[in-house]
Amino acid sequence: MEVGVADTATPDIVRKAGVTRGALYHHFADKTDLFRAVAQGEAKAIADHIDRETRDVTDPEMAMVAGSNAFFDAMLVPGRVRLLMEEAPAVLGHAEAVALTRANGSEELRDGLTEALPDHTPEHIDALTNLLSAAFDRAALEIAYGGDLAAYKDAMHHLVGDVLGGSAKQP
Amino acid sequence: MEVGVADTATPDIVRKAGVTRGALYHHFADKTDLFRAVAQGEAKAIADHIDRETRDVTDPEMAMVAGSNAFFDAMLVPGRVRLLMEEAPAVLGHAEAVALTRANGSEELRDGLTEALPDHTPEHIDALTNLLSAAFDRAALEIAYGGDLAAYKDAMHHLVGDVLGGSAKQP
DNA sequence: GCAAATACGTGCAAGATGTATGTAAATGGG
DNA sequence: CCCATTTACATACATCTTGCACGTATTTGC
Repeated sequence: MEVGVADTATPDIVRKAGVTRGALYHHFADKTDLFRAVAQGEAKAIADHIDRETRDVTDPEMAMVAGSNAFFDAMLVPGRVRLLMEEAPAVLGHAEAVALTRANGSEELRDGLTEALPDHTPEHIDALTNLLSAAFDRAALEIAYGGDLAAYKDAMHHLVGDVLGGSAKQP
Repeated sequence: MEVGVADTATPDIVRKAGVTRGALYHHFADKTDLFRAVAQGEAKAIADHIDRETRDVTDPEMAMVAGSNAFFDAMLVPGRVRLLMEEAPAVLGHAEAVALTRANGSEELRDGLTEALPDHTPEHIDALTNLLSAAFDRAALEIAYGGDLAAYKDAMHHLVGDVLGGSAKQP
């Protein structure tokens, strides 16, 4: 989380953990497998946080705003953005990386789009969900690297608002 | 481009190039520096292709469609997406990676947004450009990993259309 | 024509990963 | 309660990789 997985050697890891490399390779197949476990833990922490913040919100639109805010909140943990958005795709591959973040509010997003755009095919909804999810990720990334949180939150709400309320032609 | 930078050792590289590792380390500071050169070459190839395809299109809206199509075309080169969108951020860092892709049509995108949303602040336009650019990137990524090209092109046009024609409130 | 910079090639040293091997502790069936 | 098996480590090693130091040939420029 501090220096990145490439610059973290297994001897450093086990030293901090107070065990030996033997223990590490007993519990994990290789260094990538250990990284996978860490990444899954971070992804779950984010998903749990979003769940907590949206559980008691009944109105769908309010829930999406709450979920969006919770997502940005969770992404403020130092190193989390780089770990999940930059390192995970490179280390674990695209498929695993998207599976990790699949839980992070994209369901709510898809539901909202399905409701707002009833005339579109599920494939189209899926693609849109993916693209908006990518925009969320980029916003978090930019914020993590010094971008203005409020500005990106605004732009993101602008984007989602346009798509949900926009007059898109049927496919 | 075929197996990724992490699984490509410098002895393999120089063997294919017909030189020794000494030559490599004479021309490049380290392996990352070599990767940087390759990534810059790929980014330039994409930018050039987009330029060629949009140079003769006068209508702004048509130019943006042409640019979008050219972008997706250029991203079909095997390995290019992974190199630029997955490995570059992890290897070169976020700042360098965005600088690399900054040229890839994001200027046209920003111009289009500025024209369509004259009441918004430049910061807001910049953020929106970034988010839409991220959506473009994700679309290319999904297409590269087996996603339906036409579906993602459609969704992307839907997204851009909504933002350009949407009724977003002023900030 | 010569000095300096450039363009390589060779050899080496440090470090990293993964695996093979050995040992102690926990578990579970009879 | 005892023994066998599995689990949970630790140690040592072999392989690979990177980057640097050093040596040499070629080109450049005054």
